[in-house]
Amino acid sequence: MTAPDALANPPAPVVRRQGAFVDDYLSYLLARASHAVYKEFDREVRAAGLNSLEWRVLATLSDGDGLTIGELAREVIAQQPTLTKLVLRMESAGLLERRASADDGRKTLVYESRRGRDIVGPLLAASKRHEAIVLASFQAQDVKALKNILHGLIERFHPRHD
Amino acid sequence: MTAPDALANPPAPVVRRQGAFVDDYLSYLLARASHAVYKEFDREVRAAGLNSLEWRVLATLSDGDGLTIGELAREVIAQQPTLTKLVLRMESAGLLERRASADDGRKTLVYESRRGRDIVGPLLAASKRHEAIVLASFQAQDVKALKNILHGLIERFHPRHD
DNA sequence: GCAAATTATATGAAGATGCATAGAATGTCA
DNA sequence: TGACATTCTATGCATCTTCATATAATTTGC
Repeated sequence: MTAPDALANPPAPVVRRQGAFVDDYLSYLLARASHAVYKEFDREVRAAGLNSLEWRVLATLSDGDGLTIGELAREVIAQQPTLTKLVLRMESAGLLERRASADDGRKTLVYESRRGRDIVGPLLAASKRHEAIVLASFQAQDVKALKNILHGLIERFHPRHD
Repeated sequence: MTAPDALANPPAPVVRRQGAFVDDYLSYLLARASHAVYKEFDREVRAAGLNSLEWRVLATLSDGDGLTIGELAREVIAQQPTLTKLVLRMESAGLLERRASADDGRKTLVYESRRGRDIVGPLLAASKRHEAIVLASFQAQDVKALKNILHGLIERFHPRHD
């Protein structure tokens, strides 16, 4: 197996990144796509004085508040102690309200505040515009298919009661 | 506008979570799906003594090493100072090697180490099995379509030279 | 109705991350 | 070549996150 010319001089072209594991691995692709889609919009979030987790918290509350700390943690994909502390900070900043649950003394329920709503409102509108732009170059049916599969994945592997 | 019965006793049914923003917002869906898919596998990563970022680093290097800190940071979706520090810690732990670039004195190139390969090898195999299981309940063509769109999103909005 | 088990949140200490910027090497252009 | 701009990594400090566990409330089973 004496090497033909092709093998004779390997100037270390560093070929890498070809059909690589990382390029086909699903959870990685999803993470990269999520980041790709979010990255631009993040500038608006920062401009509004929020970080990405705070944005997710306020956006989630805007869909209906009164969630417990634990529910909110699952919704925004964060750990419970992280959320406990974030919610305390956000309460101090007037971005939301914490109230003890009447039914269950262990629970802390989280509600929108006036200030939180005022901040998240424009961002929600902007995020819809941004998503529309991002998706504009794809076929509507593809987008629908994409979202369907994503819902399927989430439903199967990460139902709300994680 | 005297309230009819329906408005008379509102026992706060807390309807929430319906056709909500968060359930249809793309970058959110992608993040949740990514987490859903990864969550189970994370147990194996932890059992191997790694956290998720370390796993991404080693998996990325396994596709071809000699990346700069900056390239690696983009690949694993982390910031440069985070990667600088993580790589230093991982080097101390013998999980990878750092070498100065001969061409460009500013660059630090990152390489696999024996120990890193030994640890990531079984994880790569396990991750492929895990992905196969996750995707088993979907049509092959849907999976292909999914990955195509994801690639499209990444390519358009987050090319390698971010 | 009480003890034990379970669930939900909070907290302390340790470690990791992010931001701004410093430091060092390279590139550019007159 | 020399000054200036740019690129790449490292670092200090403040902040945030994580892990393990404490605390408190509720539920379960007898």
